[in-house]
Amino acid sequence: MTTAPSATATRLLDAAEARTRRLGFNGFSFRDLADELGIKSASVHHHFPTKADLGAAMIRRYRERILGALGDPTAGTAADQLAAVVAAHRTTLSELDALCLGAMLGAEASSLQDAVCAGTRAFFVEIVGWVRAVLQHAGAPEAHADADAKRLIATINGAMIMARSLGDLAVYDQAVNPLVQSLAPMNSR
Amino acid sequence: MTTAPSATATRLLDAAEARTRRLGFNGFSFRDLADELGIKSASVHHHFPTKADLGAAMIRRYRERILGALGDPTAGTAADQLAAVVAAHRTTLSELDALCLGAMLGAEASSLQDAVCAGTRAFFVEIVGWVRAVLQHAGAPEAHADADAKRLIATINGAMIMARSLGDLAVYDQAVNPLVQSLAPMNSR
DNA sequence: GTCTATATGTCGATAGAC
DNA sequence: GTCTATCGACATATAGAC
Repeated sequence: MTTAPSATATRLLDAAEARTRRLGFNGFSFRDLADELGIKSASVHHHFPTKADLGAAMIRRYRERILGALGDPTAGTAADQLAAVVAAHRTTLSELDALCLGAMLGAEASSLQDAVCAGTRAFFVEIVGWVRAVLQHAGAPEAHADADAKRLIATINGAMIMARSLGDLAVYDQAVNPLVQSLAPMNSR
Repeated sequence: MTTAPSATATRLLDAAEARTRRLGFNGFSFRDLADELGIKSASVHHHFPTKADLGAAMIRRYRERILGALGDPTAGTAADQLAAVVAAHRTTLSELDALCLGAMLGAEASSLQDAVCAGTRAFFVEIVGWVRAVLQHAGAPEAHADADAKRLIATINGAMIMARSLGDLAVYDQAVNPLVQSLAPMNSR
């Protein structure tokens, strides 16, 4: 178990995550975070020496939080589990005007530091693995479950970008809902 | 018809588009473009007074080029037309390590200038409209064709981000191919 | 159309006092 | 843990010579 972050470090991660998911990792500065918290940028460097350190800590915390919230992939029905994932992404889009942190960092990957990219990669491996486990538990053969899991995560993230750009939340529903229906029919385990 | 751009302006747009699609619009500077062309950043400002002007011209040219390349949505079979779109995106991913310009600008939208966002929005409207026209020409009812078109574009773009992040081109194929198969069976017009 | 030179601001990052 | 002060680098952008 790692050291518990200080209250300020937590607030900095909150601010950095919100900004990254709206504006991109290249869309804010240490000064922006400092201003939001009412401190100075030198104090931000005390908690996270470099921006790469901040980015790595941010995606690490995101991974733990999201995977923890998803919980046991073999609990409940596949339909309920997938619906929960779809609803969670929809809420961040409608209420926070934000993308998934993994999608934003993935888009910017080529301009980011290695530690941040590695965390992003791990996030996608984990969330795809979770969806695959849900589908396999519902009886899908492994190869199908794997491709379907990748397609669901890809579609959700592409739909979030497109819906936000078009300013039309219905785009998200139109793109995602029929896919979920086909993956998790009502009679699935 | 607008004025033909100079050779230097064209080269600047080429360089800007390649960098945006790999690094994001916030991932390069006028100096980067100038260095690539062997000129000075002041000369870049002669062709594009502000970075917003460059971004707007870049997405405008992209829209015209992509929609022109797609051509008549009622020509050929739906299966061939959709396969061409999927293959084109796959090639930019494998050979250029690049995303679709619309997807990158869409992800960064909240940190971009209005003119760039407007062009991005128009791009998505146009490319979704083209896919919808392909599907409708193949006999799909309008409502289905519209949702399917949005889902295809969303899935392609999400799959590109995920495949690039994971460094695995197969992820793109796994996410996209079954969808295309279901949208354009071999017997479609 | 390109250049030199410069203005003005912001960036990430550090040193050292409190 | 936060501050003041500062660094050097880089950002967008402009003025004016050639």
